[in-house]
Amino acid sequence: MSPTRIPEATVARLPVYLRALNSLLDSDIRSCSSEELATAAGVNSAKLRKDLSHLGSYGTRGVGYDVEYLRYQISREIGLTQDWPVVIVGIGNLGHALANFSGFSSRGFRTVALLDADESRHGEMVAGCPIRDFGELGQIVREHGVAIGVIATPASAAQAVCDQMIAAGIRSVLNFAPTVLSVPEDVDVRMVDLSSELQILAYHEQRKAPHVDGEVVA
Amino acid sequence: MSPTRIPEATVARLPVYLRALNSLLDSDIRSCSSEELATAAGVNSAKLRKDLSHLGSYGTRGVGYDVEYLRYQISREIGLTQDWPVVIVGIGNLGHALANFSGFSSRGFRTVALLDADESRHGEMVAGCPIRDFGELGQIVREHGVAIGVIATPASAAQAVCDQMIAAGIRSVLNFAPTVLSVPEDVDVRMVDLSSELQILAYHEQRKAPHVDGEVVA
DNA sequence: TTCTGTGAATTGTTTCACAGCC
DNA sequence: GGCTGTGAAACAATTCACAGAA
Repeated sequence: MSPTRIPEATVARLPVYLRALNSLLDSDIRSCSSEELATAAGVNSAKLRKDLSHLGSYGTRGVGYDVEYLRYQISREIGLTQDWPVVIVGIGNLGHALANFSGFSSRGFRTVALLDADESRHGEMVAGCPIRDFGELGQIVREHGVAIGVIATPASAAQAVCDQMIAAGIRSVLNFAPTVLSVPEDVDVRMVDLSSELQILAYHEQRKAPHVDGEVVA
Repeated sequence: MSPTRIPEATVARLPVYLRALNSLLDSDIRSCSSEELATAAGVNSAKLRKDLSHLGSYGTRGVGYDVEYLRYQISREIGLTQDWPVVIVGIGNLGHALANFSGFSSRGFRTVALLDADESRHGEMVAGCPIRDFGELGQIVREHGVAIGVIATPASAAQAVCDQMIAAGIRSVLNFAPTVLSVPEDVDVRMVDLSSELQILAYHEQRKAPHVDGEVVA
């Protein structure tokens, strides 16, 4: 049923299901079981069914799910059936990669501006969008109704950029800078920490095979 | 105490604590309470103390933690006191950004090779490392004892790259391509999904403020 | 007294197993 | 018969609240 609040763990997996459904559609598969979709999404089928049950009852017992229909329902639930204008601040290699990344300019998202403090790069075109001055942030946010800001600056600039975003009215921030941002309660920050992920892998790798130079793991 | 297995949620936060400790050291702060460190890391102090209690008893009651000492203990626990040679495959904008990213070439990690299938880019220097042919993967892995591979290719190439990595002996993979990888049980894959993060933000943003064009949220 | 370390209580998530519908 | 949707059970993570060390 829709009225209930969807668990956070489920919300985090909805984008994965959406991608799996898209790839099934690419293969002209119009219908699938929870088992098939779960495999495509890399989870087990019980979890998938429980997750979907939080959105509503969109499958058919004994049959499975209609791929197109389920995709629409999940899209709607996430909010991708509406338009989300996004600004990216910090157009180094990472900002460049993000601007070109398909997930950032499709399916509900639209990059409306690329901002950088470095004057020498202003006017340069990246992914069909000119780099503009960071000072234009407020005006751009008002003009396009931007609700989501992406920070791809060095860590040293991130808090100041974030403060400006909030002053401009942005309340959802995706932070790629390796630093904790402090924000008011009503602002939502998600942090993508590239080096944390490497470190987590290293931790597990270390447990798997006791390494030559390290202590012996019990 | 160390012998017990550390909870996954705790492992995922250790890198955050490590960064917080580094930034305290940068400010010449040599000692801190759980409250201060928790604030710097963006968590609450009860969680921080519980997390640290899984590693051992490295604080002093009534006083707090020695920043340098705790940093060393966490580093050791994660495995950053040993050397982790890394290969990055796919040197587009994202691979470029990763190669230049400080977290990828410091604190235990060392990028030993950048590989790309595009011949025209071979020999090009990125972050002080030449781009080499993907076919050299096996040899490089053997030569340097690479245990961690990073995939920054388009989704269409990711599974093939992953298969080659596994054939070469890599058992920990960090995947930036937006696709699920299928791997044997003993291989550890972590997926960093840039567009999922945006979608999760959109979901919450949608709940915050019922938008003009969408359905009314109850 | 101050602040850590930790059992106990709470809250959240995953898995199980099967009732109910196609 | 086959497969979804879901209570109930098992497991994991977080928060509480305080005993105990410095």
